[in-house]
This record gives sequence, C-alpha cells and structure tokens, in this order.
Amino acid sequence: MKQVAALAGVGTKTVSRVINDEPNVSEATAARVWDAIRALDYQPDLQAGSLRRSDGRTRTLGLLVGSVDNPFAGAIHRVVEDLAAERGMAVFASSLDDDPAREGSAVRAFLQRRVDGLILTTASRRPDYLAQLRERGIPAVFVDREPLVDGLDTVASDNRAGAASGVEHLVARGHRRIALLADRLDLATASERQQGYLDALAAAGISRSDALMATDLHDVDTARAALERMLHSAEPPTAVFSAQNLITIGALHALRDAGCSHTVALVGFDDLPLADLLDPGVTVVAQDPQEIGRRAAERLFALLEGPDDEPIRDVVPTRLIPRGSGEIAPPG
Amino acid sequence: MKQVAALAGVGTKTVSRVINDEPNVSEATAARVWDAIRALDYQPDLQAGSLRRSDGRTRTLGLLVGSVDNPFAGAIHRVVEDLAAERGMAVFASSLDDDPAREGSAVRAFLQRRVDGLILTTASRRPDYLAQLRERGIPAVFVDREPLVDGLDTVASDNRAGAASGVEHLVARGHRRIALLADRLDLATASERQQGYLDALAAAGISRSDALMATDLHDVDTARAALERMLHSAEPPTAVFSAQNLITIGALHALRDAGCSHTVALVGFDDLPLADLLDPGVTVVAQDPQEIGRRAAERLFALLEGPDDEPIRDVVPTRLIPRGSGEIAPPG
DNA sequence: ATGAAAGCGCTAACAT
DNA sequence: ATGTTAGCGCTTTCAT
Repeated sequence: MKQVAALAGVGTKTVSRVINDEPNVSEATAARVWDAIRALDYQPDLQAGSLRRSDGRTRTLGLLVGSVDNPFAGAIHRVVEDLAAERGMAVFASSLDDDPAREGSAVRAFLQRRVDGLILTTASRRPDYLAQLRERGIPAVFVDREPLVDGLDTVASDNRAGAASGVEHLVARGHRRIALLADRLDLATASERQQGYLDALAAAGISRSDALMATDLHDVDTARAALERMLHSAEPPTAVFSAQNLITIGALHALRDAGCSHTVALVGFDDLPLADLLDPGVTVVAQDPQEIGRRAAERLFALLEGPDDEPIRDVVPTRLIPRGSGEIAPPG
Repeated sequence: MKQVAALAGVGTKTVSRVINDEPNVSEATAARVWDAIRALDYQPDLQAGSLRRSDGRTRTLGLLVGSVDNPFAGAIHRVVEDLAAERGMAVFASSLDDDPAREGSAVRAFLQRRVDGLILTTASRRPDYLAQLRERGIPAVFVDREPLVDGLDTVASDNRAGAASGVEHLVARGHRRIALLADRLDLATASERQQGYLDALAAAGISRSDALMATDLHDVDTARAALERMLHSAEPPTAVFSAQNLITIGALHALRDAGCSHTVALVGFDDLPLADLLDPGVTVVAQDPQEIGRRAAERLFALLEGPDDEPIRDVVPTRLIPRGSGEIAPPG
C-alpha cells in the first residue's frame, strides 16, 4: 500500500479511502490512485485491514457440514457460497463426520481465523464452544440438526413429521411389518426420524417390533448388512423406511441382492441423485437443502447486520415424492 | 494475548513462545501460561500472527472446483480438506461454474485473503492471474483441466486415452454408429475427450459423422434434448458415449424416455453414484477424484515446503467399469 | 530464560 | 480534500 501511495504521490490513508470508496477524495486523485493500483497489481490485504477496522470483520464465514462430499451437504454449501459471494464473503468449509472431536477442532480452526459468522451442523447435542461464541459475539446458525440448547438459531427439516409421512405412506398401502433403518440415535436427526416412525406406527395401531428396528447404522455397508439380516429372518418386513441418504443406498443394495426390489416397499428420507431412474423409482421424503442453506445464510447475514432479536427456529417442510418403490403393496 | 501475559505474569513474547512451542521457556512458566490461556478461553489470532511472521503463512488454502455440489468436486474437496487439516490448514472452497469471470473473482478473493497456496480447476485455458501468482510466489496446482500454459503443475485424468478406451469398448461390441455427447469444447476436458472419441473411431476405421456429435452441452437438460433428437433421427446411434457426469444423467433420461435403455448401449465418462443400481448398470470410464485430490494436495504441500523443482504433469489413469449398459450389442 | 521495542499492512481518530 | 499518528494482535530482533 505504501508503494501505491508513493507512486500516486499521496498518503496511505488516501489509498485506503479510495479502496473502500470513502467520501472526501477528489476524482483526480482517485484516478491516480487507481492507476497506481493497477500498475502494481496491488491487492489489499483483507486480513490486515480487519485487524484495525472498527467492526473487525474479516468477510469470511465458516461452514461445517456432515461431509463436503455428501450431496445434501454439497447443495447447502453451494447456496451458502453463492449468497456469501454476493456480499463479498468467502467461505471456509469443513466436514464433521459426525465426530464431536472433529467438530470441535473445525470450530476452533474457524475461530482462530476470525470468521464473522458460522453455519454449523453438529454432532454433539450440547456443543461445548457455545459459550465462547457468545462471549466473542460471533453469530452462528445451526442447520440440519438442532442442538439441545435453548436460544440458538436453527434451520432444519421437519424430521419427525417428514419421517411420519413416509411411514404413513407405507401404512396406507397396507403394510404392517415396516422396518426402520436409522443412523446413530445420539444424532438429533436420527432420533427425530425414529420418533416420526414410531408416531406413524402408533397412529395406525401397529405395535413396534425391535426386530424391525436397526439403528446405529452409519454408512452404506452397515445399512446393507442390517437389512440383509432382516430379509432373511423368520418374519421379514414387507416394507422399509430408511432414515438417511447413505442408508437408503445400502437398503437398495440389500433389496436388489435379495431380489426383493419389486416386492418389498421402500421409502427413504432425503433424496438421492438418480433416484428417479432406478427401477422401481425410489420413493423419498425429500428435504430441500437449497432452501435450508438459503434460510440459514440469510439468517446469518441478518445477525451480522442487525440487533440480536429473538432467535429463530426455522422448520423447512419435507415433501414426499412417490416414484414406485414406496407404492408396492404387501404380499397377499 | 496481553491479558494472558498479564494473568500469567509474563511478557507477551513468552506467551507467543509457549503457543508456538518455541524453545527457551521453563516448564514452570509454560504451565502458568497454559493455565492463563485456558482461564481466558484465549485463542490466538492466526491472521494477526501471519502479518508479522517471517514466512507470512496464513495456514489457509484456496480450492476452486467446478461446483461444490458436483460429486466429482466433492470427492476432491474432501481429500484436500483432510490432508490440509493434518497440517493445520483450513480451506476456502469456491465454485467455478465454468465461467472465467467467476474464476477470476474467486482467485482474487483467495489472494486478498492471503492463502498460502491454491488448487484450481480452470475454465479459462490461459488464466490471466498466473503472472500475479508467480510474482507473489503463491504456488498453485491445477486439477482436472490443464491450462494451455507451460510450466504449471497439473494433476488430471487421462481424458483422451480414457475416452478412447470407452469408445473402443463399444466398438469391440460391434457398434459403428456411436454418438458423442460432450460439453463445451473450449473446456480442456471436453475437447480432450472428444479427441479420444475420434481416436477410437479412426483406429476402428469408422468415419466421423457430425450428425452423431453433439457438443456444447452443459447440463442434464441440454444433453437429454440432444440425445432425444438423435434417437428420433433417420439414422439413430446404436451406442452413446457421454463425456461428463451430468451429461450422462441427461443421456440416461433420454434413453429411458425413448424406451431404449436396453437396446442402445451407453458408456459414460466419470462415475455416478448409484450407477451400479440402475438397470442396466451404467458402464463408465471412472476417474479417481480422491487420487487426483490427494496428488494435487501433496504436490501443493511440497511446493510450500521445498525448493521449486521441475513442475509436474501428473496424469491419473482412468478405469473402465463394465456394468451392463456398455455391453449391449448393436441390433441385427 | 525472559522481555522491550519495532513493525507487519491496514484503518480510526484527529489534525490540517 | 488530504496527511499524520497511533494502534489492531501478533512475531521479530535484540537486549538483558
């Protein structure tokens, strides 16, 4: 910056004024400064600026998602990136892997880099960094999973009602032996979706059966193995509700390998790419990751601007998309 | 930091020494400093440090991909993130959208934040920011697409040979009317894959037909429409080679809608999630995004450490995965 | 083994 | 309309 000032024959503060287009610079000097900037390929150091700037903003934001290579997370990330870019903000992205330790170190890494705000998916239900965020006045919006702490801003799917709607869909076709394949129940989403499953069973007067509930599944292979076991049991399910996208993929493999794709019904929570091209098409309870990302980002920007009004708890509805697999009737 | 120093009854430099575990601090003082750090929830400001640090490192890196919600990009991103985290580096991720303007502003945003290094997918074949990177000594590794500039470090799939192998696979089944569905030819990957297609036709003594080549496709819908037109033409293809993942999805839709999934062969470049669960399974020329990401990241770290040796041009082989769609024989 | 002073690139506050 | 001085939170250099 000093070089630019020297070349333009002005003081550094004037350069600063030009860059941030503050008032009180004559057009002529501004032009000379811009010339110097171009001549030297000068690019201001945003970090150095934020060090002294009164608001301390770094124009940077941290995004923590399940995994950056999960399609649900990718969709959220993309929306957040676009909205951030409109405001000149860059985004740090990290993967959580549903590991509280990893979650902690990712948040720490964000804070050490002085992000202005955070959009976080959590594994821990009572994250230990909340006090620190509050102290430092760093706004955070929680997405996808709602921590068990009051007063937080959250945006998430209506997991319980969505799951219930998926199971009701199967009940309406006459199914009574409906399996549940779910993730680790310590995760908010998994337990809420299990609740929805139980709600729908109860509403239909179907008693729950532990043999039909496989939980603590966490990837394609464990889900596949769990459903395989059930299908080969004495009383196999006539329908399956899988409560997460990777688990649905595992279920699809198990059904196909057992030759049951057209006889055992399947509804999955969260949409999959290509789900409509499979045979049968995969009926899903679709979330709207773009909408979740959009609302979370806009809420975060509002928190960055304005005064701290009431925290929001934004529930994004899900949508059941019938494509074939969920409309298979029970045998007999 | 001053507060920590005060609380521990030491100078700020000693705190600095403790944090960066530099030598010449007695165990006793170190312990006192750590206590103070914990008591105050102190987290050092990495940016402020880098401002003064001799190497100027921010422990930050910029990653530019096609789009963060594309599975190929997601896989690269994930590997890069993991390797970066091992070294205490955080990653800024941006989407390119194959738009040179967006590419430019993303790189500018990275530079203004003083990233230590870059991993870039480009849309422009001669990026205009290269001189600036060189001047500032910021190492960059180009992934997926190779710019038309010498002396750059690149890691990419063997697009030409990979595409040729996919087309040869169809030729070997007896196909002679093989369609090409490709992306914008100004993108390195698209033109290289087209070359591979042409190589394979030439090797088989098949003359090229413009009616069977659709290029400048850029998303699912344009690809689908292009193939639909071909399928309804006087001399429809008996096989299709689609040169990119989104285009393959479009092709799958067109084939299914026309009822040709089991009669017209298809080989796609780049793998798709669930490709193995479709009927028929989608034969693909699979890339290895994890390996591409790994090599790019490791190259970048080497550049950050070591002296500037020769640039590398790393070609990652592709692998043909037969799953059914590519093994359909021509009629008659 | 420790600390004081200077300075990284920038902006705030106050001159002029 | 412009420049000067101080200082953001840290690390360097150089004393002690």
